[in-house]
Amino acid sequence: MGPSDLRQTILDSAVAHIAERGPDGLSFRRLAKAAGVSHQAPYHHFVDRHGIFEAISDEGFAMLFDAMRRAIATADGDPAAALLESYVGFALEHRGHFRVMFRPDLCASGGQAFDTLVDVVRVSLGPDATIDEIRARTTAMWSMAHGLATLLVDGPLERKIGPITDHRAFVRAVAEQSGLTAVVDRPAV
Amino acid sequence: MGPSDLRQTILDSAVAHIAERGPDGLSFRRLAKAAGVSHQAPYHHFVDRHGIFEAISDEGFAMLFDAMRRAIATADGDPAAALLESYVGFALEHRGHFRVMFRPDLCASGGQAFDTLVDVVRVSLGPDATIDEIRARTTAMWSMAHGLATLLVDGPLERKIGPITDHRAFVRAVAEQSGLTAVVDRPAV
DNA sequence: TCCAACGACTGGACACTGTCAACTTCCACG
DNA sequence: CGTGGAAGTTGACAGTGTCCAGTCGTTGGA
Repeated sequence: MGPSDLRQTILDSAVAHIAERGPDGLSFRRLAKAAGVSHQAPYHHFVDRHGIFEAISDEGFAMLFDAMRRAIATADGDPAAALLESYVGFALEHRGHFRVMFRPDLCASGGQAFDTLVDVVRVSLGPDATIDEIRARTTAMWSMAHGLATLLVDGPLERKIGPITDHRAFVRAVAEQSGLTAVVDRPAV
Repeated sequence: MGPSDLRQTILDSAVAHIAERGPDGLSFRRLAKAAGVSHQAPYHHFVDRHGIFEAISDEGFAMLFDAMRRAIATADGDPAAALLESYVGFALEHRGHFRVMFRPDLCASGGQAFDTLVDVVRVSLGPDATIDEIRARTTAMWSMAHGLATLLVDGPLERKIGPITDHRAFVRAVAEQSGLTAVVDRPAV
């Protein structure tokens, strides 16, 4: 067993619960009981009930950054599209983490992931872009990715437009409807 | 006093709490105490602790639909841009409602608001658009609006790109960077 | 070798929460 | 009248987060 086996056990158990039933019914005591330890044991690994959310968030942002980096590295065509796909893909594969990462009470950073996005935007807009343009386009891309991910993970989108069979193809179709991907191939007006 | 004064009092109080501190610390008993009634009184107006979220959600979707309808009616230029602005504006003005409306355990409809969006998309794409195109563009617009609203309401965006002074102008700048607004003015390729 | 410190964990206690149940009040309507 | 139901009351219960005082086993000096 590792040096802090219980910590990871409880963390995984919490993520699984959140992925299935959301963060609301999550009970510290029940996690402890499921792990076969006393109700106070988790407090030696997380300061708070709040603390477990921070831990999940940190783990999540590390995984997201990894997914984004891999997507760019293996992207054959447009890096912006690859970034969008990886963001939505991560959210769908790791709902438990994604649901926690952007909680307003957490103010987690995810700095590396954000910097990656800014870099891609900066390259795609070229050297003449103003700071405001970069800011606006970065926000547009993040918003699109985050909104699509949220609406898919939380369910309202499929409740409206019906079930989606091929998620990757769907994300690509949605991206195509916006002007956010493959900017470099387009003639400047 | 109205016929169900306590109901609205508790509802407003709950919305205010959620807008400030999020839905997590919301306590039925504390709401009752704040309203000056016994801890069981709210149960005569909401079946559950859950029920209050449904009530807030319904109220919120009615307000959102109203805001969208008004925005389209008074839009001088592009209805898609007006829709986006009204969506984000609603989220910022009514964080308490917005934070609740899309909870995965709620499956609230918001059917009228969605239909309004689809109508605007259908008109903007013209009569030759396929169903998949309409589906994709509707999703793109909803995602952009929802993502931007969520990132603004929950805070991570301003933590990254710095404080935003003029929200309306910012939303317009972001919309411009996406290809989602003012489609009708563009020449077909 | 001993012993002190320490991290992981246990169990008890407390205030607080959601919710079930039985009771009172009061007003509308036959 | 009276009777039924809606609104509100108090009491009780299990479950929860968290503070506090312990109990182990290990480990690092002396």
